[in-house]
Amino acid sequence: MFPALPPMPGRKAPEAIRRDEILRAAYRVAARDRLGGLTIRAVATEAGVSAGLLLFHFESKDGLLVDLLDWMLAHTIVAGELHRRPPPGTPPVVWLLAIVERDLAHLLKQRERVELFYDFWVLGTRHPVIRRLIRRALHRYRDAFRPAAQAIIAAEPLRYVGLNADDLAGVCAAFIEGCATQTILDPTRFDAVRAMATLQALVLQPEAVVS
Amino acid sequence: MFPALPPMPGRKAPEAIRRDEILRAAYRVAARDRLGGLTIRAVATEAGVSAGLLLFHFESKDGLLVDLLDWMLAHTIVAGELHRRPPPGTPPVVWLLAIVERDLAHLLKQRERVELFYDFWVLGTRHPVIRRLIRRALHRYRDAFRPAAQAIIAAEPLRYVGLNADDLAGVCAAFIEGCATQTILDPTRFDAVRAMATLQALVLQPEAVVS
DNA sequence: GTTGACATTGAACGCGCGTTCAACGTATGT
DNA sequence: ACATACGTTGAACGCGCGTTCAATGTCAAC
Repeated sequence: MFPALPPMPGRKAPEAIRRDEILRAAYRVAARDRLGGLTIRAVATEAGVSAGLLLFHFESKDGLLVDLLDWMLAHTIVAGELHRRPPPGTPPVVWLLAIVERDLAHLLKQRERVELFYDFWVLGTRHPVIRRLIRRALHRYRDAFRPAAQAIIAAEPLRYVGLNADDLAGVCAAFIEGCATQTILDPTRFDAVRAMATLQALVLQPEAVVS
Repeated sequence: MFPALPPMPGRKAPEAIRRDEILRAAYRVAARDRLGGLTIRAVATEAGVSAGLLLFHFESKDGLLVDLLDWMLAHTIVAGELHRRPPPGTPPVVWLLAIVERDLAHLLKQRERVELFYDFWVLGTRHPVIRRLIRRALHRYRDAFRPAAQAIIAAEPLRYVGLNADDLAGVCAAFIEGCATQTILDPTRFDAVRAMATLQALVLQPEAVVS
């Protein structure tokens, strides 16, 4: 990429670069053919290397899977980080609903990645290392709702007595994940926008309904 | 089982009986080892027959999978059918929440089956026939919420203008499915009972909070 | 008793998978 | 120029899978 690199002490194609190339190829294969089509040979072909080399850089297919999920969680499934600041003047419930709405819309735009994520989710059901990674990702996802949830509970402590921000954030995450499972399998019948509107109508006080 | 059967015109072990035996064995294997461990040989061993016989009764592994899912949906994932009648005197929202609560509790008691269902869900992502079956099951599941959802909208039409009972039922289903995905992967951290209480606090008017 | 249709077996085939390994570059340090 | 260490290949191994099939068993009909 750069015309004349200084003669690094590293070898021909240093480990880090090759690993990243292979991981990118693995993601391309997985996004296209899902985890069921992710074979060592397929990834090697996609990356333009031999299968042997792949197992020289990743000790096993298991290692490749774990590293791929790690890479995905770091590179593609970016949690919404921008909407953590409360818009001034809006009631906390409206703020939380806005976050849910934006996250849901964002999720539905990357169907490919979400499907792949569910592949890993199922894999994590029996694979402890994968499970740990998925859990951490879900926790991080849930945490994005915590500030708004905290504000809601602080505003009406009597209403939410015995409950905390984690519970409320978990409910938001559950709603979004449930929408994802429904819309992925049945995009024609499940309308996430209408579901979001329904949730707003359910939760918001009638006089607080906004445009 | 019965001492002296009348000499039926059927053969030694008639097709329907063998098929059912094999399907039960397949379910036992799948419940234990999930879809990843469901091989023709494993099912045949579990059923006490040969692999060849299994493919004599089911034309292929694909056929076995489809028939197994069909069997599961008919035998094990029983949708709650009892709570369709509105308890007299309770507001519709409370009624709907009660249904959600019962369904969620019921779901969490059969973790094994739900995990297996998600295996099929992922499979359905690429397998049209499986997808059709899963869709139908989810639709039936959603329909269980329709009567109560209908009552809610009928009670406050202005609040839900532009929305219908299907939308509201879909939201309920999404919540439950999201709870399932969270609790299966992380049963120690996600507490479905607290999530349910949170949902009630969110939706119910403060004066309507019941025990 | 003989026939014929169905149920059942067990061995085999072919394939794709993850993995191993000896051999061969290729660039670096001396 | 030589030695060394690393990157890379391609062929091969072994395994488990779905699937096939000729052979055998079993029962009802005639």
